[in-house]
Amino acid sequence: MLNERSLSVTQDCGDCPIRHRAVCARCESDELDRLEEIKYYRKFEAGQTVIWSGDKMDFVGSVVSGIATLTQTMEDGRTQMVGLLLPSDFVGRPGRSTAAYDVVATTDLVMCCFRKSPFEELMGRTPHIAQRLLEMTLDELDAAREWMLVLGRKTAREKIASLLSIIARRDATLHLKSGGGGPLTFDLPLTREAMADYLGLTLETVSRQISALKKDGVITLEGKRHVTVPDMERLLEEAGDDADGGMFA
Amino acid sequence: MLNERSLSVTQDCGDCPIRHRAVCARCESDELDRLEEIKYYRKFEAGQTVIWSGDKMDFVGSVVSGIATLTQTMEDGRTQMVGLLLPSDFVGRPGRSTAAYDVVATTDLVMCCFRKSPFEELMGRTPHIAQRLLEMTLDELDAAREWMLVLGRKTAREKIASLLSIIARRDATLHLKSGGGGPLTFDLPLTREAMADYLGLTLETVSRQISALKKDGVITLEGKRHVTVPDMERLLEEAGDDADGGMFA
DNA sequence: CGCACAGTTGAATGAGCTCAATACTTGTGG
DNA sequence: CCACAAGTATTGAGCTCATTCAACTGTGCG
Repeated sequence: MLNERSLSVTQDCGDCPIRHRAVCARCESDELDRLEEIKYYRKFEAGQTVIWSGDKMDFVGSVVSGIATLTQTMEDGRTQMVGLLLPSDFVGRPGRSTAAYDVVATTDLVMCCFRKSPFEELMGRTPHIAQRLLEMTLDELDAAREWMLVLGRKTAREKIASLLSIIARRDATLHLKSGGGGPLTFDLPLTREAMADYLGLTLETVSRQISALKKDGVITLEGKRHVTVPDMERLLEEAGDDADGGMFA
Repeated sequence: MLNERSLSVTQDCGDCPIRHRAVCARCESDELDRLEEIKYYRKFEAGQTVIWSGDKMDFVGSVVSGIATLTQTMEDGRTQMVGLLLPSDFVGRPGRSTAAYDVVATTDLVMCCFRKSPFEELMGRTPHIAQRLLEMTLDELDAAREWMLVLGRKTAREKIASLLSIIARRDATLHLKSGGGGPLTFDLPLTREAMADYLGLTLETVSRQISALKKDGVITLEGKRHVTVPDMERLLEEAGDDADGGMFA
């Protein structure tokens, strides 16, 4: 079923694009050597499922490139995204043997994986890994709580504006763009349906609100996915966040 | 402003009711001794604010008894609860100096506190503390993601049923009641307004849905706060969870 | 071409919100 | 003791925003 391909090249950790942000960020070179021994890459195509909720999960790993989603589904099919996994994000939980959520690649995806038991064993001997994992988990918890406010209290328009702000901000930090008042540009990595699942909306409402923000000049669209934000302050106001904000991360 | 009273008695960690579930759960007796040296108790009355979002936070700690809430507020006053803190839960984030959320005592509250820097220093030397904190943070992240499904995709009735299920389950584990099919009984530790803030609803909708569940025989009420659940399976169905569920924790 | 998929837009519906009235409890002060 | 205010909860009526259901467009692919 899985059309997964192994990477022929094994990348050197020293050249890894997520070296200083992933779970290995704090490792010294000798610790990195030990991780390097047990790592392996896995590649997934856009749309492929990395793992199903409830399945046995015998590995953990980091997203190296591409984007994946964490989703929960009710029996009647309602689904809610509970995490958006970007490069450097960690997948899997040490100490748990089955996956709690569906993990799906929304773009082509490369992961740096470790079999669970060697990783857990290594983590027990390497405080730098556990420290970094704690830090990352606390950050994720903060992000989850931020999203609880979005899901529970914001209007559809504010939800869309919030999502666009987050993608814009993240894109800016990833590509080191100027934070100045200039126009900001990025691609939406999600379909309308995925955005709806993220925001607790229907895809029709997502489409309508994006159209509305376009009509009101808050954003400009080229094609369906390429977004330009002429005034970031304005977008943040629409999101219901404090305009001079940015105290989140 | 704060009408806080210090506890005259300092409890021995050996007798502590949260000894094996709090952040200190994995500590050996010598590690516990070092924690005991730097701990101090703080007591808050129902309704008191423990700390305001944005304020300097120079301590961390565990809830020993009572209940507190973590809430986020938008400029226009809309508020969303993002955490419910029960005995053994941890408050504060090592490595961050200001509070990210409002923390409010909803019942009389006792906390076991540590000044932040001694605690961080001790944590650096005591892997058992960091390990336990990681475990607890991962659990909280799972709980937050469960709530994202509730907030994003469930109906008002399902939201209320979900909240009642969680309180019932927690109360059962806390008081070691029979898990059998018998009727279950507990007190609501939250006002209708607090429930609304938890569930992303208005307090009127909370009141209406509780009345509806009562009318339909899913629950019985004595007074406004004391709930009886004759059939837990039924309540779980109403919550939209798998009836034979319990695979969460 | 024909089909699948992503997206947009319209019209009607409804779940939950807003506004408002009422009731019950608790504590305070004359 | 009662009057009164404040806090909590319930219930009703009308409205609104997001959903549902549906039609339609555009694009890529076998």
